[in-house]
Order: sequence, then structure tokens, then C-alpha cells
Amino acid sequence: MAEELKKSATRAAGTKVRILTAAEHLFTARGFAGVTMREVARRSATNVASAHYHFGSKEGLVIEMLRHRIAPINAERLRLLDEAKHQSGGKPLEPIVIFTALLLPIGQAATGSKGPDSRFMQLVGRSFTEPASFLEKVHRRLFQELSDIFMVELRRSHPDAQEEDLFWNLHFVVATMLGALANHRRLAPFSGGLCKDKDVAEMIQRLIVFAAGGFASSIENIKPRSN
Amino acid sequence: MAEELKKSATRAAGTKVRILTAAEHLFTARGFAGVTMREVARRSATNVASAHYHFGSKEGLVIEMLRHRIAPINAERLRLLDEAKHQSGGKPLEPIVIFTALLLPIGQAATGSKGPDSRFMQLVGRSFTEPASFLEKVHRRLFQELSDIFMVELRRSHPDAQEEDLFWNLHFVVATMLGALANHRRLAPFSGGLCKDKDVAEMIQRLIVFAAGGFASSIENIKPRSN
DNA sequence: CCTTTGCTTAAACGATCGTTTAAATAGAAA
DNA sequence: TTTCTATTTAAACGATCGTTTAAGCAAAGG
Repeated sequence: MAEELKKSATRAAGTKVRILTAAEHLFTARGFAGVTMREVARRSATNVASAHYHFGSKEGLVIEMLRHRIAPINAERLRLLDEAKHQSGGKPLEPIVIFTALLLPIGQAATGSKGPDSRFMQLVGRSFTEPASFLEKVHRRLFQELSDIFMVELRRSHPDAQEEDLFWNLHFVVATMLGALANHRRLAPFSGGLCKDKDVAEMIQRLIVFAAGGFASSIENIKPRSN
Repeated sequence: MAEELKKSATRAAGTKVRILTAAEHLFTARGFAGVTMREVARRSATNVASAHYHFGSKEGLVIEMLRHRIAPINAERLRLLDEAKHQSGGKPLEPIVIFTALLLPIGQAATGSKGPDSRFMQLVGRSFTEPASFLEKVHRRLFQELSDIFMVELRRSHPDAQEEDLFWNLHFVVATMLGALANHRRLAPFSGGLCKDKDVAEMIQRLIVFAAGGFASSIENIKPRSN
């Protein structure tokens, strides 16, 4: 274990993160198919062969970069959910609390160390719509467990709702989030400049309210409170 | 004019729609960057040079195919909205009516002549998240006017709401639609098979309820009914 | 010191890309 | 039929792709 830490402290580790950072910026701007390994190499001041040495292939680089970015977000989601469960003392969580745990970490990730990096949000949203089939496996591995955990809480807070309805509406919440992330740069021009695309935190807050409202309305319309 | 009709009845027109159809299927399955002109040519039983002859370039083919598919959907949206305005007799429309006019034609387009073509829905959703910059101009031309018209009705039905809030929440409705379209094939595996991805009509109905609920909840939370 | 191991590099490989050129073909006009 | 224009075709162009090879380099172990 001490050896591993030592190894990862060598100059190779620096190259690896330089490649990852360059790849993230480029893939964000132009998609996975639109970026070449040579561009990644040039931007990271390395070599095409070096990227293949560290990541095996272009697919490997894409997968590693996504995991590197998404894993901390999911960890924060679970942390917020756990925190809320602790504070509720065993009682079912309010839906808006559940969705806050799901959506807030996205905004935190987007407002990183160097100020709001609104472009990163596009990357996550786009990774779901890219046709690359190898991404499906990654998404399954990254999100299946998270989805299951959040479904447990949704079930607890809606004991009368049908399983199918909960799935559909959680799907819509996620779809709203992904769609808003992927497209939010287009809002400013469409609103004639009225809505700024820089204020990520405001958007997330609005998004949480919208998602919780849509979820509640949809569940209630299908299964009215028993009477 | 008679000459144009005659011209468009020549064998060239047949080639053109064969190319468009082949392009639609391929782009749907693998994205714009993931499909080559040679594949389009092979699938349409033509030639690479023929596609360039008719569409000028790969970009031209993509643009023409999108317009060919989206224009009828937008026409149907405006028709439904007009129909609703006629039936309401000058009174502001209910939000759910507005969103039905916006979302229902998508489902109709997806359940085409040869039964539900659920894959087409991905294409529309993806066209918004693809990084290809030339698509932004197309989207502006295809959707700006539509957006303006629907905003007019939203304003009429929410006279007390602030312009900015209406924009944000219309954006969320569109984001939900696009996200749901682009990702809806992933719902089935994530739900363990409980939610089928074939029943497009059911999804659209659920989507309308969700969107209207989210919109209403969000507008009300920000600006409570005057009291 | 030298060897070994992990990492980096330049150069090349074969394949395939979007696009173009120029010749062949078809259908309407004459 | 002959002429002319519109369409289709085969072949090639130059560029660039992801990946690999093999040589060079740095640092730790002996």
C-alpha cells in the first residue's frame, strides 16, 4: 500500500491528471467523437502514445474522466441523503429533501475552485445522450446503485404510490436535470438575454423546486390521497 | 410551378428521400459524428457523390434531415394551440392545455405509420446536446418563433408572474421533454424492466402532467397568489 | 558503477474520413 | 434521332484518425 502511494506520487501521476484535465475540457467543448487523441496530447503537453500507455484507449480515457468527475458528486449525494435521514429521526423524508440531495451536489461541482465552470454541466448531460454504446455500461455502474438508494427513500415517503409511477417520475426528475444541464447555455439567447446562464446556483434552486413540484403533482394526480 | 412539381417527381426526388431516410436511421442510432457519408450512401443504395450533389455537404444533410422531421411537429404544435385558443373564446389558456399542445405532437410523430418508432425520439433530444455548433443556427431558426408564441400564451395565463420566472420554467419544461426523449430508452433497464420503453403515448401523458405540475408549483412558490 | 523498471517520445502503420473530379447515363426538348 | 441538361457513378484526393512500434530517458535497487 505504501508502495502504491509512492508510485502514484511519481511524475507519471502528474501526466495522468494533466491528460484527464485536458480531455475534460476538450470533450466538454466538442463531444467525445469530436475530439482527437492528438488534441488531448497537445493540450496536455504530452504524447499520443502516453495517453494510450495510461488509459489503454480513447474509450478508456473517456470512461476514466467521467468516473473521476462523477464519483465525488455521487458521494456527496449519498452524504446529503444520509445527513437528512439522520435529522429526520426515522421518519420518511420530504420529497423536496430527497431531490435536494440529488440535485444540489451538481451545482456545487459546477461552482468549483476557479469559480463557476458552467461548461462542465454540459459534459455530464451530454454523456447521457452520446450514442457511444460503451457509455451505457459506465452509467450503469455509476448510477444504478445511486438510483436504487434514492428509490428506497421515495418509496418510504410515498407508501401508497405504485412502484411504476415512482420510477416514471424519478426518471422525469433525472431527465429534467440532464436536459437542463445539457441545454442551459441555450436559455440565455432564447430568453433574449433575460436569463443569464452563469448563475448556476440559482438554476439549481429553481430546478429543485420544479422537480419536486412535478413529482408531487404527478403522483397525486395518478393516485389521489385516499378518499 | 407545374414544372417544379414535375421536376420533384423525377427519380432525383426518390433518391433524395432515400438518402434522408437512411441518414435519419443512421444518425439516430449512432449520432452525427458517428456516421459516415459512405454508410449513408450504402444504406440508401446510392453514392457518396450523390449525397453531396443533393445536400452540398454532410452538415447540409444533417440540417435538411432535422428540418424535414421537426417542421411538421412544430406545425402540429401551433395547430393545437390555435385550436385551444379558439375553444377558449379569448380567455387565457390553462397551463396544462398549453403544455399539451407543446408535448403531444412529439408522441404522435413517434408513433408513425409503421408503429411506434421510439428511436426517433432520441434523435430530437440528441440534436440539442450534440456539440456541433452549426446546429445552433438550425435550432434558432426552427424553435425561436415557436418559443415566442408559446411564451405569449404563458404570459396571458400568468399575468402576475415575472417574465424571468416564466422563461426559466418554460426552459425546464423543454429540458424535461428533451431529457426524457433522449434518455427514455434507459428507463427500462434502470427500473428492472418495470417501465417499458415502448409505450410512447403513456410516457407523453405522464410527461405532460409532470411538466404542468412542475411549472405551476414553481411559479406559485416564487410568487404566491396575491395575498 | 550497472541493471532494471517505469515512463516518455518520435515516427510510422493501416484504415477511413469528407469531398471532388470527370466520365457515364438517362429523359426531356428539339 | 440528336442535343442538352440533370443526375448517377467509379475512382481518386489529401487529410486525419486511433493505435502501435521501438528507441530513448529517468530514477531506484543491486
